[in-house]
Amino acid sequence: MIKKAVNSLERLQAVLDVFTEDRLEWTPEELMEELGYSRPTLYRYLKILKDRGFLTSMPNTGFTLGPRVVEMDYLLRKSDNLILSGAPYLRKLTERYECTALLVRWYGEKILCVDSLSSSREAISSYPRGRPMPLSRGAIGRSIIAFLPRRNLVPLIKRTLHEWQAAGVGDTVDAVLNGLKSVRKKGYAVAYGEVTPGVTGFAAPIFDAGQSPIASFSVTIAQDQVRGSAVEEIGLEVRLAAGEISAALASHRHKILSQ
Amino acid sequence: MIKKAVNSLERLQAVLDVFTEDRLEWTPEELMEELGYSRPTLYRYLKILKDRGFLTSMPNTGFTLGPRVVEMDYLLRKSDNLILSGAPYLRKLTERYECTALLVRWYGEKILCVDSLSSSREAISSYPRGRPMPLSRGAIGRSIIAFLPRRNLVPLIKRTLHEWQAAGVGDTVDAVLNGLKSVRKKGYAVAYGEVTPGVTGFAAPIFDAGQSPIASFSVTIAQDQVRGSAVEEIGLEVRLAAGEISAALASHRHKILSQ
DNA sequence: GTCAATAATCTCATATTACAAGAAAATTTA
DNA sequence: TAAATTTTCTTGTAATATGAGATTATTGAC
Repeated sequence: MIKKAVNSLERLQAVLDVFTEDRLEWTPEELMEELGYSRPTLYRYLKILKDRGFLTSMPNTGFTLGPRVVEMDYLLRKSDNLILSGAPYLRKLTERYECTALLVRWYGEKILCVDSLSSSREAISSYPRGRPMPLSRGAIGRSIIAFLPRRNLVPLIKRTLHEWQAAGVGDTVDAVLNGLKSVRKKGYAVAYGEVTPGVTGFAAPIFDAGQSPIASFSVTIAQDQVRGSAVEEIGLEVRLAAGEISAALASHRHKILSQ
Repeated sequence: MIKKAVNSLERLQAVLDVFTEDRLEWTPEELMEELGYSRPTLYRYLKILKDRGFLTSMPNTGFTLGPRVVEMDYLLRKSDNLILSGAPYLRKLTERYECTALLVRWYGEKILCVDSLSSSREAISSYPRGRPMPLSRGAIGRSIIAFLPRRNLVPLIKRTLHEWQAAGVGDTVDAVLNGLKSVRKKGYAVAYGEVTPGVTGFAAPIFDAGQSPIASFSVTIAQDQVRGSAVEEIGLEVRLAAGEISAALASHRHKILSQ
């Protein structure tokens, strides 16, 4: 999963990679141990990352992520075309339903909420903005996976088959692939209480240039708000929104191109 | 202001530095021009940053900041001791007054809001989370500057004197220093409509180990809510909160130490 | 305030590897 | 499918990142 750093540039970046949800604070000693760098080398790296604000440290405290991250996040919010193009649809869907609408990016082999909006009171998601979500549970993961090109999809499922088995999607690669067929056909995915009990999730893929999805547009609604034909209605709305976001991304590219 | 990169590690980081509020999207061609790197070198850097999710690009679009930033911001929110220690005081002050309370970090030569909470309706700040604020205007900048050690303070003011003059704080270094004396004496800074007309700002410094402040705790209130003796009352409350946050940071250090 | 202990940085010779030019491969558009 | 563009791969060479140990700052205790 984590690629080994092969050159000094990647070794520098690798320092940031060890800051995870499980381990948010590291002492230099621990980092030397974990990363296998010599003392001067590690301190050289830490100095660079600290000077640039990626890391902070206080006396006798380990290092933690620094304010540069906050600044970059602000800039990202202003520049990410997915967030910019998706915002009107977050508003639209939350106005129409008592729900939470999300923009979720596919990155590396993770999916990750980059923006959301909510019109329901019970809106505390266990996967807020920035927290990687499980790929194998819920509509969002499936809405993306289902549209991956086969040559990427099959190895991915093979590699993570245990997850799909645990989630009850299927026991073999073929079974999982089969389960994804209907998603592909309908153009959106639905999940009943897979991530949070009592919550139904809808999701549809967002594309950039063409073949492979880069993100998903999703809506989560309390199960008892979704009766009968509402399921299909909401599913189609989510699919429509995802399609229009894809189109908006394409038109942005075109704008750039014609400058 | 922007330090020139002297080695390959810093040159790699320098790529991220060109993504600013003025310029959120860059093509490889533009980056070559701006940074002066050769084509293969630039692409090598871009590949690393893109693979790690720091940058994204879509066909025919320039590069923009990538989802890794969002993920790191999530981790930072969970790990930054300033944010964690300050949160209860954001709640406390916003409950007591109809105001916006902020935690602002001093980093590099910038100040930057890392968390805020608001109990007033008109809460749209022109400096939201992550956007660097001007040092020379408003209570926050002064609350930090006033407590810097002289040997750091004097060169800083000399270098940025034009800003202080423009803000009407003082025309000479000595005049600016004099203006900061009362802040130092009172332990907090007040500003009447300096950043936003009709809004009064209060701010007090937060310290880590001792000498130099690392952040500021601030409250902004509509001017007409602050009558007579309320000014001093709020100022003292802000100072108290900042002091308690400093103490909380120290106790966290102690906790680490005794492990 | 001074001193001991710890933490962070510096020096320097050496091996590593980052670099640029051009070529090749992979994408994307027509 | 072909042409154009964008991105990555070679390669020899020069530049520089590295680690061991020594040195200097910082911090905590008295």
